Amino acid sequence: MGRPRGFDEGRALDAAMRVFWENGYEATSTQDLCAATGLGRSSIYNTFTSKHELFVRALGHYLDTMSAAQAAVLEDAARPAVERVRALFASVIDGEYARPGRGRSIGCLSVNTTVELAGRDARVAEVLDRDLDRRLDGLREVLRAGQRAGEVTTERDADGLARFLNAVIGGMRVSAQGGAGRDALEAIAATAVDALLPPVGARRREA
Amino acid sequence: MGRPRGFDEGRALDAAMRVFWENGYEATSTQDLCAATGLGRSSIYNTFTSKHELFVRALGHYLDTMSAAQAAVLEDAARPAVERVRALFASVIDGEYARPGRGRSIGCLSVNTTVELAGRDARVAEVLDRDLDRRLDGLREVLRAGQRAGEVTTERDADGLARFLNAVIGGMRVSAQGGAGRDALEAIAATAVDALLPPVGARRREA
DNA sequence: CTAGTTTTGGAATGAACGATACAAAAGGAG
DNA sequence: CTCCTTTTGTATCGTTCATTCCAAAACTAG
Repeated sequence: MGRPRGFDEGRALDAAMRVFWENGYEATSTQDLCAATGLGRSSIYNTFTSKHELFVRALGHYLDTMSAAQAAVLEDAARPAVERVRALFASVIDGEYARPGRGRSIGCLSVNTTVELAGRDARVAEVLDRDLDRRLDGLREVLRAGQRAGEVTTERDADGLARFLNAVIGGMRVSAQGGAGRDALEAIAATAVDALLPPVGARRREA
Repeated sequence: MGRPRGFDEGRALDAAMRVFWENGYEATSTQDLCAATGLGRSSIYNTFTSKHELFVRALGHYLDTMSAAQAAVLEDAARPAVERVRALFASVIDGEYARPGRGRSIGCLSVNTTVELAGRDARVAEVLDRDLDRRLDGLREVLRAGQRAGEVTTERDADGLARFLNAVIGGMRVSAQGGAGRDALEAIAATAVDALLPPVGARRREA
């Protein structure tokens, strides 16, 4: 009983996520959050306790969404492993430039938060750590499959390759925020994929 | 004439740079700047005009220092090009873990600022853009030299490879802030170098 | 020594911050 | 209808923010 909510909590969370994504944690004021969600201060504090708590939830929402999307691309067992990695890069690039027209890319909330807060906010760092593990797991998995199939070099272990891919994706995100164009990102991705391929002499025929 | 300064401007700038580096622009207060530089508010405003102006100067100081160091490593004409790239990666990794023991790496002020401010501060974006050009120039140069010497693949152009290396370095910086260890960064760097090498036996790759 | 100019410390500025208090409003439960 | 609980709008809290003001201090040129 009691008066029912006049808004959808999920929608509000999504709107808050977007503002934090665009402006960062510190530069986002509670006023900004009110404007973006359409809620009053009371509703925000009544529902999400504090700016910090709301940020942690918005971050979790983002990470769940993005990591699920990454997993969906990587677990497409019908395609060869390297193709799945290429598809992941393509989806990263698309995501980076899908934004409405003008201005630079706003990058990735995960990268942005790692840079802005991971060093001085233990709670946030832990959330990011868990998500990183999840993403690295997915990458290792597909890389191991690729190694078994002979499409991916076995000269480096899957963990190192996974960390490499994760770093390249992060670097692409930063590059996009730094003004790099789509073609630049595509060159970066293509070069990264090169590093995964086995030496020419060691390649075997694909099934 | 008039009363002379009681402090060294360069030292103050360096101290300010360090605080901005550790905490970011927004999270650094003028109080923090006073504490770090040892100056009073009056001296800071009298010398640097505003927090924003001080930040731009501190950023410029950082970029000049770091880009000069990168150029010094890359322009060591006595070593083969790929060796110079390896040395660059080694210096990035060393820089990332040179900090006194405890805590995560604080990353790179250039990356941090690109993420935090490039999207909404045109002045800062322009400073970063100029520095990026300078760094990409240095990378292209060494990569072209490597291509001429046959140490670096000619299957991708030097510009794409330069952007790739720059992105990987940025990604390593973010990874370090995300808690990655030295071994992880070394694997990333080694894998990135793999992508530069020509196909085994200088054979051309087939589609 | 003095006049002139700059730096310096410390207090004060108004604006914006995150967060709270409180009463009116709203709707379900009986 | 009337409780009773929860949400909501508004006003406000104390703090902190970047910045400015001002008078005392410090040094130099004459």
